[in-house]
Amino acid sequence: MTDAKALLMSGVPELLILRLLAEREMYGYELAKTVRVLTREAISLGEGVLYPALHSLELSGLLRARRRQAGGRTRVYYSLTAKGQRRLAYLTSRWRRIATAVEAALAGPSHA
Amino acid sequence: MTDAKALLMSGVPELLILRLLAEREMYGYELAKTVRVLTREAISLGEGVLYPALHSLELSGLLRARRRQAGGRTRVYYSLTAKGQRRLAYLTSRWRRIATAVEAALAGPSHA
DNA sequence: CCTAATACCTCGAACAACGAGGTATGGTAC
DNA sequence: GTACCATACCTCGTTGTTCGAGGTATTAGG
Repeated sequence: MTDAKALLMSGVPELLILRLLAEREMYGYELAKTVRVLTREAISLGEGVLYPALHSLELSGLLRARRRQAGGRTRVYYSLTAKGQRRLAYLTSRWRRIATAVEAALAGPSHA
Repeated sequence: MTDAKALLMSGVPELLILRLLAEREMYGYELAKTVRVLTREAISLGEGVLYPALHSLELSGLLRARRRQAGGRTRVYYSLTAKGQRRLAYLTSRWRRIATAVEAALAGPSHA
């Protein structure tokens, strides 16, 4: 209700992270940039959202982390576990159900 | 992360309430039922969400409330203010942007 | 008369999202 | 060589929403 910032998402960060990592192994910073590019700036995963999410997802056994040297830098690469894949499938179907429902309501309540 | 309940919405209740009230004046209980029917049970506005939301929206000047007698019952009917209409337009476009972005990511990150 | 549906409400817990801040390294330009 | 920016990771506290559980009262039906 802050009038300026609408938080029309929830679970979306988790969904996006899982989806991208399902494709290939990535590290935090890379994820943030990829999301921005992929969504054309529509969605931005702030670091205050990203890193806590990654840690929490790892703790829940949805992600696997591994440190790797690349370009003289130490990066933390994440990949999906089997449990993470199931979670992704679940969140995806849930998203579609809700998105469809919202679209139906927006289209016109008269069509009930 | 509760594994059982995914909260893939945020702002969605507000959006739905505004959208339905843009069509016609309604009272709380009616709104709850309409949403359930309209979304085929996909979205359910619990009363613990609905009533606080209505009060907050009224307080923000997005809704107008008026008590009416109907069927021997006292009901509180809500309707959109001009400010509420602007807010609805804003939330709608915001929703579409995000939904599109998520769909793009789900479709396949490889298409970046 | 008792129950179910209607109709409204509040409270507190839980949790996600976020901005702001903090550390450290590597590359580039001056 | 040193200033600066991008990279790369992190945590903290605040804010706001969502949600279930609980509470009250009225009306209609069996």
